[in-house]
Amino acid sequence: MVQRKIEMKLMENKSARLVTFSKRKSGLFKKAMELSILCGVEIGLVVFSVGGKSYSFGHPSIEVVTEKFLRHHGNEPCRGLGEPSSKDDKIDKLNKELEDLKVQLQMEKNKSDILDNALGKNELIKGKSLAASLNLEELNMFKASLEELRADLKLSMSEMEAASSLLLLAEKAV
Amino acid sequence: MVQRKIEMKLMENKSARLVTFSKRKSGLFKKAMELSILCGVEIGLVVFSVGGKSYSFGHPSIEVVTEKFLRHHGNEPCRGLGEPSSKDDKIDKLNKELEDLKVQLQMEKNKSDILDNALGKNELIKGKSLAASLNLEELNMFKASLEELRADLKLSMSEMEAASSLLLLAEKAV
DNA sequence: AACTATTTATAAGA
DNA sequence: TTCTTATAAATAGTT
Repeated sequence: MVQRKIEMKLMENKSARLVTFSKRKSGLFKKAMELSILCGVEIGLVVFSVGGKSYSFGHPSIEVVTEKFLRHHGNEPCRGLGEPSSKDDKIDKLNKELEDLKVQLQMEKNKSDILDNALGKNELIKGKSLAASLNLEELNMFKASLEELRADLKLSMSEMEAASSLLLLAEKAV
Repeated sequence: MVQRKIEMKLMENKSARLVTFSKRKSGLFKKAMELSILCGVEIGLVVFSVGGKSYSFGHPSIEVVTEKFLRHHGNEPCRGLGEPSSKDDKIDKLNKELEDLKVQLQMEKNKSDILDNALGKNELIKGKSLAASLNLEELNMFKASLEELRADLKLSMSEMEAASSLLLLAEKAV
């Protein structure tokens, strides 16, 4: 519970250090993304774990930022003539990113549409007469079914709670 | 006074955006430094201002991290001296498209977040009496919409697994 | 993987 | 800009 602010030095406990690494790495990448979005600036971020694994974020892409930085830094590495050009590779990577983004975008749209749809139905419910009431047992049953749904789909809790909130919002409309 | 949490999109007010850039850039570099110290890991961070000025941080140095990253990631292409490249245009085009998609995706995510927010307010309602609620018919209607949601989400799940995505959400950056 | 008591970051105003 | 401050976000230690 953040009982005390920690000393700014290498954490001695290795397991705690690993957890902190994971948490703070997430936070750092999130902040980097937010800055790039809010201010529309180019950012490149690379983190190496102790195990040597690399994690990177770039806006608009890590390649673009790296290249720009190297140019800025006056150290652009060049390939020899005999080496295969990586420009095609780069285009391939961008295309792959595009495809991934398109899939994700479609997914997000589905999520929004589905939730919008549920909310729309909920509005109908709100308009109806709510004379009859649901007893506590039935509510718990409903909750259980939501839990089941969640486990089945491995959905995030927030999504499930968003769904269950629709029910409870309906209560408010009474 | 952080009266409201801000929307995650390009800030429209340019002066406010500049202030935010300065503040958040400081925060980002601080977090990067803390992570490198606390966990003893290598980190490289570069931020370009809209004016083209670059700010960088590296542990143990930006050069070391950059070199290591390039070794891991594969070398950057040589932007040939005078090399005529229609491919550059192609890359620019793809980057632009990427940018548009990212904005769209963020918008969709915002929509989801807004719906999720209903849940937070809902917690207050939970504590109150559950006496009045939906009747059974209305509950079944709602349940039906949830079934529909489940079916649609199952499709989304398979799409998600098909996609080997990086780069989108900061917390999932690899 | 959650929780939560605290610390930390920060948006808006002065 | 720089400071203030109310509020949001991150997170260290715990379960």
